[in-house]
Amino acid sequence: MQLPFLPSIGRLLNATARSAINLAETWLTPHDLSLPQWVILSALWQCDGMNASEIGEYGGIKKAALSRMLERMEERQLIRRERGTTDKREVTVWLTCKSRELSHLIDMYEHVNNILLEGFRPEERDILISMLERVRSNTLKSTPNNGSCTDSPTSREC
Amino acid sequence: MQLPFLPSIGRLLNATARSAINLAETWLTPHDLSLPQWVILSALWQCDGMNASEIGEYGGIKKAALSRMLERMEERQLIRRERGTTDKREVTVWLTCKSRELSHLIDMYEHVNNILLEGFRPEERDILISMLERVRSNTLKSTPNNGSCTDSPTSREC
DNA sequence: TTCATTTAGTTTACGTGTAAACCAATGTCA
DNA sequence: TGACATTGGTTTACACGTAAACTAAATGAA
Repeated sequence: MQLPFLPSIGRLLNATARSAINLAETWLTPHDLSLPQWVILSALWQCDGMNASEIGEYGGIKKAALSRMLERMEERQLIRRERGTTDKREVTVWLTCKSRELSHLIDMYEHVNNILLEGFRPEERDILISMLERVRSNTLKSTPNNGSCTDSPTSREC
Repeated sequence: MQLPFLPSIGRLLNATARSAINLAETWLTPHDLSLPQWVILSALWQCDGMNASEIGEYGGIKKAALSRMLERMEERQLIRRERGTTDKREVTVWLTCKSRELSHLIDMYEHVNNILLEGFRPEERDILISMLERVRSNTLKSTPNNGSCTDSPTSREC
């Protein structure tokens, strides 16, 4: 006899999310990219030269983690960092030849979406999305400060 | 102008899962427990003396990660490890006084579930669960080997 | 019985998440 | 102008997640 799982929707949510991550990474590992790295690049592919804060806000990445990832990505020639000109505290981040050549990978999420939602009718898809949003907003009511990116953005032209 | 998010259900799934984790940890951090540690203890609270493989299977934790976590939990007197008697490769894991006193925390997931699903009617709850299961099974079709714990268990009385 | 194979856990190497301390540049206000 | 707070990033310390190499014990087949 095996221990039955506690009937937790949190567990299901996590297992599903992790599977989705794994799926995305099957697309990326052939190109030596992790999913978090893809997130950063997907920002730059849309708007090269963002600064670290903007990237972090876009990707829901905290500054400590982001700083480290940018360092590693710079070592691998995936990005280039540069001090901001007007505000010398800022760091602007630029694509390299290498990462520009990977820009077709920006479509990855569409393929993944299609697989995740295989067999869902359009209405079902919308229901799932709205339910996930309801769940998420339920959690935010209870834990005030994990709203990665729900605030209004710092302005920037792109 | 802020970069619009790519309309990815994977991203939504992850954000929601992470919020749920944060919510669970607000319950646990006052007791100096992380969620993965709670998962391990929740297994032992139901069945003390499981061995590492069984715990890993129950919690969807890979052996490398589990081994390290058990080590840390042993240092903190949350569990005790013992070599198996019949099979000396196995490690059986036991609660301590300290962790036995925390056993009321096994209800944590119910409180979290209730918050996550606040405002959901019972039918809606079932729909959400079945949709998440469909998404998860979609991913498993594409990435064969991330089925943490879908296999039939190794037998054990409990 | 012996030797190759499998199995249970450990260890190592690496990437990422968190929080907290820190630094340097910028803003603020008397 | 000159102290002080704020802000953008970095660093450190820690907890997990993965994969791969490794050890010791058990298994199984010649």
